[in-house]
Amino acid sequence: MNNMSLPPSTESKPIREIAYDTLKKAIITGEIPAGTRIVETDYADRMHISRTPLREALRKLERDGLVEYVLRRGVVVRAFTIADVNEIYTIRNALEMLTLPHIIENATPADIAELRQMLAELDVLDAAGDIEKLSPAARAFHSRLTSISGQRRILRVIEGQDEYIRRFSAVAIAKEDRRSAAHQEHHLLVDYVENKDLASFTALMEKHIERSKETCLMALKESKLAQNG
Amino acid sequence: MNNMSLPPSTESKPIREIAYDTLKKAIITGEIPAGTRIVETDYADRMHISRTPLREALRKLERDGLVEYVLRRGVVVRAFTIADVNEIYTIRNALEMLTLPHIIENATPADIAELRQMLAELDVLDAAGDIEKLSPAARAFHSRLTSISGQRRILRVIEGQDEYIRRFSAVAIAKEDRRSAAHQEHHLLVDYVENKDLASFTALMEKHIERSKETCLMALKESKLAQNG
DNA sequence: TACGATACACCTGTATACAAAATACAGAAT
DNA sequence: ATTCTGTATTTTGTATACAGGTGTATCGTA
Repeated sequence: MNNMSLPPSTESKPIREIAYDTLKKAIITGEIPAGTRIVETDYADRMHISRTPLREALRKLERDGLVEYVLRRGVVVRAFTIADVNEIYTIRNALEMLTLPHIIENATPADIAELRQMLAELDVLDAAGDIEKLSPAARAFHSRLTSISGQRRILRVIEGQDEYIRRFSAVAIAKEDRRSAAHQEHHLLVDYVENKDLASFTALMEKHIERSKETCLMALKESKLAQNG
Repeated sequence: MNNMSLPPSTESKPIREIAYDTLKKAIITGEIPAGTRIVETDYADRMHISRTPLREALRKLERDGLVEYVLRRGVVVRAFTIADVNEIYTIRNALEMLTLPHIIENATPADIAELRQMLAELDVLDAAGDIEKLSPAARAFHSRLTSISGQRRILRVIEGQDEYIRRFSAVAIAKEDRRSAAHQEHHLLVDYVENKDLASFTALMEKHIERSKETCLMALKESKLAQNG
């Protein structure tokens, strides 16, 4: 964490956005552990930026709930429990279920084609065991699927909650023995959408989310064990 | 909107927080209409603060989805549709339902007593027809009720979504013919919690939310009419 | 009159400067 | 030894300065 250099200046994004993304990633991956106090001058120096954009990034993180602000003491990275994971998945499941009928209803052949295209890419990554790329690709697939529902706010809430557990689900995907089996289910999900089989779609999605939760919880517990030594 | 002075310096909050609260309220009430471009120097001058805390407030509003950021053009107040209201209430209903069993399960006599205390205050406001205070008080009651569930993230999502429609629900409460009847239902809700009657509690809550949605939609449509002339 | 180039004003993005609060620490008094 | 206190240092909170980009008005030319 000593040298936290920013990605090469994209020049299209404001520095505050890059700082936001960088810090968010570092917090989510655990690179900056919970409880760490983020001293502004310190991190601004590390990133070779001034305090102004850094502070703006911190305000967004604060709004995300990733850091906590204490009056006149700055921000501290927030911790996070098993109950959090349970609640996040409760939210996720409830909202995801709401979108399913809309997905079935709205899905066009073009949507199906695009999903199958994404699945093909997932197939390759899965076969190659490319964990690095697999995790975000799987997330993109789910995101695309849900977006078909047209329920943008719901999608936003789901993704917002998802961010908190990303680091655990990433680990989970990497470890999961049944990863390829789970991946087969992705194909099935698209089939159900294409056939407008809501009942099967719903049942499978619920199972899918439930398993995701279990692996996530396992990853969290392991990380706790690792912390406590 | 010419003179947007800040509330007398509470001195405990940073200026950015006060600016955030002030702007949020102004947007939610419609005082700053959708589509308005917020020019930083302009608003900083009006509020008699510098751009730095104002910008930090804007970053939070951006994260809330109340304003939209355009590269090199600053932020614009976001508009908002009937579909938004529908989706917000869909989210709200789904999540609220999740909390109900937990509320029944967790509610202590102290919780019940506190709710009844809040109801007593609502009674007074309702009888006096004090719309100004009634709206936030009713919100506080619902918030307190939901918080008993201990599902803090869910509560946070619900309240987050709720903010978007606050201005309409405030109008709705003011107009609602059946306001006192609706208020009677608040008493009933607490009764059901006390008696641990989940079925009745659930049924009434769902009806309650549904009606809230209808009045909110009506308020939105009226405001659209007002806009279009 | 229509079109295009140039100049200018405005505004955002970022850095830096300054003020005030909190903390750490050293030394004195008990 | 301990506690209190005054001071130095660190760090946040806010203001201001400056650079660069965008849009617009103006003017010249066809």
